Amino acid sequence: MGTRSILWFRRDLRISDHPALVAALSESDEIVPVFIIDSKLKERTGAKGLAYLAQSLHHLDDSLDNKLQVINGEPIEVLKKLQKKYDAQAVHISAEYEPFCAARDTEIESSGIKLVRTGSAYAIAPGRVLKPSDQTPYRVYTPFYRAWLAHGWRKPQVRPKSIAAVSVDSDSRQFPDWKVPAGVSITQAGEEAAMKRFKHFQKNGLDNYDEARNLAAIDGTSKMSAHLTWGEIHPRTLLAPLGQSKAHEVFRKEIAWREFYADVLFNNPKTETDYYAPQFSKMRYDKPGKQFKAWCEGKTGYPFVDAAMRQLLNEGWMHNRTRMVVASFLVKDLHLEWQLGERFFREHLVDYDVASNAHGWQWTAGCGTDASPYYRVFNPVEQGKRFDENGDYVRKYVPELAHLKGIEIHEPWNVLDGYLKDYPQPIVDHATERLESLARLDEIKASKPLPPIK
DNA sequence: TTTTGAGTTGTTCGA
DNA sequence: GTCGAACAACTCAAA
Repeated sequence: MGTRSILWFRRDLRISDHPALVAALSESDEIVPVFIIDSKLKERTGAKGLAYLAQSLHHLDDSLDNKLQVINGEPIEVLKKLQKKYDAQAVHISAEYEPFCAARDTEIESSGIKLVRTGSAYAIAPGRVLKPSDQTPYRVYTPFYRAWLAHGWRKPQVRPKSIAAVSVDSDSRQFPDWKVPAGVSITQAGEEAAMKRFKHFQKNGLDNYDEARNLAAIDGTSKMSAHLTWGEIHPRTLLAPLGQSKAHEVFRKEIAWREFYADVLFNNPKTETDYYAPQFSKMRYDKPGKQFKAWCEGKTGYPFVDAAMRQLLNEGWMHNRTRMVVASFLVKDLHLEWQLGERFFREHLVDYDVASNAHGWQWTAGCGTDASPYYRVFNPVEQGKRFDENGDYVRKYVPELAHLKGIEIHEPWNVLDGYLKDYPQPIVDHATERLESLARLDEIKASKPLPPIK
């Protein structure tokens, strides 16, 4: 019998450019590929995300000649049993850096299991890019980006020609039956779909990316997010073909945002739920009620906001531009805390990523890594007119307004037959709530002296 | 140490 | 309709 090592798949569900897989193969005659379904995974992933994962696992299994073991249980117990069963020593993994994942891995190690980390889900692992002056992490994106570029990353690794994996029994094939919820249509999962989509994007979208990425109604974004979330493709693979044009640079910067936020969360683990800028926890917020419910359901009466929320409910995905618009609406028009929206996104996104989600929300709320103007409040109507100028996006997701033509769809209150089909009136007045939001921000400004104690 | 320039994604108002 | 200014003050990064 030859030597064996375990390859524990987590969020690296691919074969190509997989350093931990290469390491496991080079160290042993056979590998034991396993995915573990633990209680935390189900807790932290919504129904659409789980359905996506279930599909991705089948695709990974296909690439492994149906030798992927899928086991329900807690990692420590499952890994110990596997080590014993196959007389395997090392457990190979791709390093993870999210607070919860890193803590779990540390706990596993302290139980006596040896984890061998090779590679990560990033071009440059979180924690590596530091300011040369004092070796502390960056807090501002642009300098981080410059240092990240200068640091550089290695080329994608070649795909192994063959993978020798141990044969499996039916006990080790506990594939979940998580189905896509009724009425929902999610994107195709798996490494092959990821590569196919990226090639399509390279051919049809990349060269216009800088402009097209903002237009909600067209297919102008890369749609790589869910594939990156589950590691079906590595960011190095996306970076490798990029040149120096404006459009390519903008795409490279989007990948760098993902890495920046992973770095920020790694260095500030509590910011998954806590305010990055602590003074914002002192701001006055409203309690979630009917208005929050309307936001969740896509019934705010603001067509661009509602279209976006329904896109999320229908597809488990939302266009990047509209993510900012709905986030701004929740925080600045409804005066709710960003964590409410963050949690809702987590429950519904198939591309949910702890760092990108939490810090994307914090950015919009104004409490994140951004020293930009406090007065940046998105106008849901103007954003719609600018980034969905024909109204196609709204028409697609809000059938109550589908009878309206062109740009007028963003202001049904200005159209004679705007409310033919039971579409709600705006639940708040944007101009009023914008001023209210600015007033509340004014109250927490550092320069403002505290009010006298009565 | 001090100084200087810069900071993803916007909106409104008035000329 | 278009354009530029105003919207604050602060922190960060780097020279």
